[in-house]
Amino acid sequence: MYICSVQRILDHYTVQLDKTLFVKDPSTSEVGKEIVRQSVKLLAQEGIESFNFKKLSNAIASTETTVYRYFSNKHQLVMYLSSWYWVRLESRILFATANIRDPKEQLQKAVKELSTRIPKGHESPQMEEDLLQELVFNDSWKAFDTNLPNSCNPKSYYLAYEDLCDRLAKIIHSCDKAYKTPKALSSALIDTAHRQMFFQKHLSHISDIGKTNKSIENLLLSMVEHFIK
Amino acid sequence: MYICSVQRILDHYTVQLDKTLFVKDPSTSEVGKEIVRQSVKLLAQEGIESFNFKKLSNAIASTETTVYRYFSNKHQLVMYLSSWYWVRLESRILFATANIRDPKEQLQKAVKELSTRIPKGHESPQMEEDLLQELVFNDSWKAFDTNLPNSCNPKSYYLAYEDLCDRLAKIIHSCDKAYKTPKALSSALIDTAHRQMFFQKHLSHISDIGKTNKSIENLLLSMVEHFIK
DNA sequence: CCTAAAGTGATAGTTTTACTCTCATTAACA
DNA sequence: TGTTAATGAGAGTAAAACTATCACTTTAGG
Repeated sequence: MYICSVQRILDHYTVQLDKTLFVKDPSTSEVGKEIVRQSVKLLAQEGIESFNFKKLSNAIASTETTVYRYFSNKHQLVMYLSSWYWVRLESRILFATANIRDPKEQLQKAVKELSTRIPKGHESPQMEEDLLQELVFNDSWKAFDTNLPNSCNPKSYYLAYEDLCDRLAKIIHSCDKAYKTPKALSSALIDTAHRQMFFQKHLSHISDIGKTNKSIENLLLSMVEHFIK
Repeated sequence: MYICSVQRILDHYTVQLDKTLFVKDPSTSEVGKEIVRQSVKLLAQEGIESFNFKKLSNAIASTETTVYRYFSNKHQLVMYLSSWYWVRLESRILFATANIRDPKEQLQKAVKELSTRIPKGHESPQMEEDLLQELVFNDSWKAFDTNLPNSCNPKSYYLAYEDLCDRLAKIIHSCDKAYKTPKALSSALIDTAHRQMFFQKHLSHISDIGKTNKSIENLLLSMVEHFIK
């Protein structure tokens, strides 16, 4: 599988995220890594609402105190995890479009990546990525509190997401240099892909998309039809 | 203003929502109406995270007990309010497309409605609708808990949203009978519109959309270009 | 006009979550 | 060997979420 070979290469790197996304970088210790790994599992299982640091500290056979040393609250933890996901997704797109000259083909490849559901049980050394993806579908938007003071809830929370948008936007721009809002269209593509995956799982009756990734891919393609034909 | 004349007509009707969206229908009593009115205000001001029933009961000069008689928790309340919003939006689209034969023109009108920001201070007898819209942008997705048992968090929570999608989907279908997933595209349009409004307000640097509604409208139009040209 | 029923308000109390503080223990390293 | 950093254990606080009880008021029906 294509996704696997990309994965194996990426596994050699540690994803480095903005300092505002944690108190103490979890990638620098064993407990930290265990916190990340287990929180993905728990969050994907029971959702952000019923998840708490008590359950998490049980899962890692440690205490709340320890968890609080890495993340100041569960919102920050979820923002950390989603950022991690956006970085990964960007990498996947980067690989998928590498060495391809035609921007139209690049866009098609990127769209394919966006609509790819990470296969069950797919693990990286850091965490179970399919569960992370699930978590992003369900809860990533819930963690962003617009009414916190800017110091606690900074723009950096969205840095990784923005990078991803930029990457896509560049491709769209090379397809059509006259198009005015490639970044906005990029986030529309990303959000649509993820939201349809959410619908597929939890509210299938709300959408006429089937169970396959292909139909999501087709939806995205119809949104960028103008650029690729 | 167009929106005003539609508004005045709609004001004569009470929006009737599904029974699962409340414990006791707030539209049947004065306190209930006050709960709705003040909760929109508070929620738009401080967001779902710092909002609670204690603050709300203060605002309506009553007690928590009373609030709990109408809504079992703040999630249910937010779902009620957002459903109210989706119903209103659907009505606006319905009016905007009434008596128009050409489906392409209908789609254009609908897209225009989707990208309309309700003007400041715009009030209906029930609540300040501009604040409600703000609340939907910021918090509506946070209230849906995927991990609650189906009995507490039923599909009916999404009924109004689904009706709206259906309405749009019908228009898209009449533009292109061969198009496979009009419902999915509809929700993509709705979500994109609202998300870009959110970005405009809270994370303007993340998008290349300007401050005007026109640019959101153009984004949506580019997403349905195939159908209207 | 009286009474029953329904709706509301005041008060108090429970449970859970989120988060903090302190201190003892261990590991690491110089 | 002594110092420092990281962790673990435990207790404790504050607020939020929710429940229960009872008394008061309004209103609809007879």
